[in-house]
Amino acid sequence: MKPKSARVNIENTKAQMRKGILEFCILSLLADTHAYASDIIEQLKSAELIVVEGTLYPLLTRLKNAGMLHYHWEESSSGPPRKYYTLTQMGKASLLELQETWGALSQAVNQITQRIKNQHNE
Amino acid sequence: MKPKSARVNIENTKAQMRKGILEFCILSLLADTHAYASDIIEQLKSAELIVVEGTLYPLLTRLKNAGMLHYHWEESSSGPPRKYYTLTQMGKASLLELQETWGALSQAVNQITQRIKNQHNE
DNA sequence: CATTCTACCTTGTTTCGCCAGATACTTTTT
DNA sequence: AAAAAGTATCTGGCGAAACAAGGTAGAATG
Repeated sequence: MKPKSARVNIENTKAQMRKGILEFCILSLLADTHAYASDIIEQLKSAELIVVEGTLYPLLTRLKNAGMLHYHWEESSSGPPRKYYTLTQMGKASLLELQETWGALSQAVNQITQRIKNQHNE
Repeated sequence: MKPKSARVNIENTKAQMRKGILEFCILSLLADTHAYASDIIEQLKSAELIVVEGTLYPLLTRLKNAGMLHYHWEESSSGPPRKYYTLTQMGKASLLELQETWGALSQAVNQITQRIKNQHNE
């Protein structure tokens, strides 16, 4: 007898909006550098895009299994060794496609949103 | 014994990217007009944002149950009656929040993407 | 040696978009 | 009038992603 409906709040929508976008962001971050998980979280956070570990680790593994990324271990001077990820050739190709996909999507959204203002001026 | 991994293709990513964004688009379309399902699909399609009925109807119902939309039946001169949706007061408030959310998200993605170019120039 | 910190990983839940149907009513055709 | 086609609505099941809330293992610190 739980309230199954009305599950539309802003926080949830924010989480939904980033689905599939994180993948694009991570490939972008790794485009010409290598980084490990905490690096990536830090960089995303500095762009106001908060991500938690439980999200990032499965995503990195997924991208690695898909052949987009590969990693190598690197010793740290202050702690356990780290998995540093870089793009594969396939990863670079996918990044190009995702850039087009994101461009088309954001253009579509902006077109729909701006239609409101146009209608206001009629 | 199926290949459970490597399930990262562009088509799937496109579907993921639009999660939560469709909600924003539909509220935007209804900001100052009323429309029924086929209207909405048509307008989204003209912005290159293809949506199928199986996606839209549950979404409209969800938004209605959340108090964002309400509808009224209207007779059609050529076919069955139609459910015309409009924004409620809560829907208008949510639209404002989603506009900020979308703005922040797209700005974050652009910042991350453009960081690549900046690093190239260092 | 015990504690804290760092870095990695996993399980279960929720939500969404999509596919593939079904239902119901209206209009048109035969 | 009966059958066919068209319009508009809705539903069940599936796959994928983000998150919460854990856990493991080793290094640094006291």
